[in-house]
Amino acid sequence: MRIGDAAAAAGTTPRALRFYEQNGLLPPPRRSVTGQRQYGPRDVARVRVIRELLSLGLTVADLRDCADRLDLLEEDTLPPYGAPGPCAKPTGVAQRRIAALNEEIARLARLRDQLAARVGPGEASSPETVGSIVARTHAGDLPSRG
Amino acid sequence: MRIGDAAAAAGTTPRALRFYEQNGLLPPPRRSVTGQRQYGPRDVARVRVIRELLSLGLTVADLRDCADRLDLLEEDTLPPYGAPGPCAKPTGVAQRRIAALNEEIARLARLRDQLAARVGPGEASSPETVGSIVARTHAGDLPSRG
DNA sequence: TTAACCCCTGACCCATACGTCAAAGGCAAG
DNA sequence: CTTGCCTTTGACGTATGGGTCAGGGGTTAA
Repeated sequence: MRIGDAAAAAGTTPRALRFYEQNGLLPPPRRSVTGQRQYGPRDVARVRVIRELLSLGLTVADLRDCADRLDLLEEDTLPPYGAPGPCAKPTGVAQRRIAALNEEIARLARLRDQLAARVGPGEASSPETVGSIVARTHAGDLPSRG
Repeated sequence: MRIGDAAAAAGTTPRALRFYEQNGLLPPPRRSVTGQRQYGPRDVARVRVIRELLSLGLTVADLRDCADRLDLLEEDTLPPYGAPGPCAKPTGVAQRRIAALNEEIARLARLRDQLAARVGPGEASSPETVGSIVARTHAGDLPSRG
């Protein structure tokens, strides 16, 4: 299977596959005599896993950090959830991501509330004028750099 | 006042002031004979406003779009909140930002919930193994490109 | 006068996950 | 053989808000 077919099978593009390879998420595949990448179904499966984890908010750096454990997909012996196995080394990547998400959600909520407090009761009464935001903002305290 | 002092007074750096000027948030100040920027207290006040609005999540592009209304700060006649004045033209920038924040919050909450669903009840029992996430992820449905 | 610090412009750097382009060569069909 | 799509690598672009550097010149106090 050449890169275009593998990418289509995984629901993405050749560019993405080369990107994953460059970033250590996908092992360098065999090459044809003329240098073209050759993929099998296991590579496609791995790409699908990568894409799902990315869609859940894990980053390329996160996945690179545990790329060796992604390899487990290519074996038939996956340990059951929670069982100490060859991948028992805890990484906490998911927990950390959840905590980061909660922090980000709280931060955005604070921002929203501050902004809403400036533009009024937030009943969406009438479109806000930037001028009036600025007016209320004039004497506001600012976070200083540090 | 030279740029370093103005920046310090506004709680930021010379680079930021030049950046605001380049992006149309700050009017080009007078220059000394030798080309150095000269600022006054009104410039400092304007920078503080810019920084507060940015800290509330408005973007440089947002502020550039209404840079003419930021000019009102430099006059003493600010219309009261809600009153139609020289800046009566409604922009809705703040409302749009609040709506965008709400969407973003909802999106992050969905991501967090999906991730939590994969790593278990989320009681933060023990650090999650990436291997087990991958195991549960193996057959997951993926968003395809389109 | 000279040290020490400040300012000028232009340009590249950060992280994210690729898209897009360019030049050159591979592969299968007519 | 030619046509046309596919692949290769490398490099630049995207949006954000500046940080940092380089090379040159201003400013001020000792």
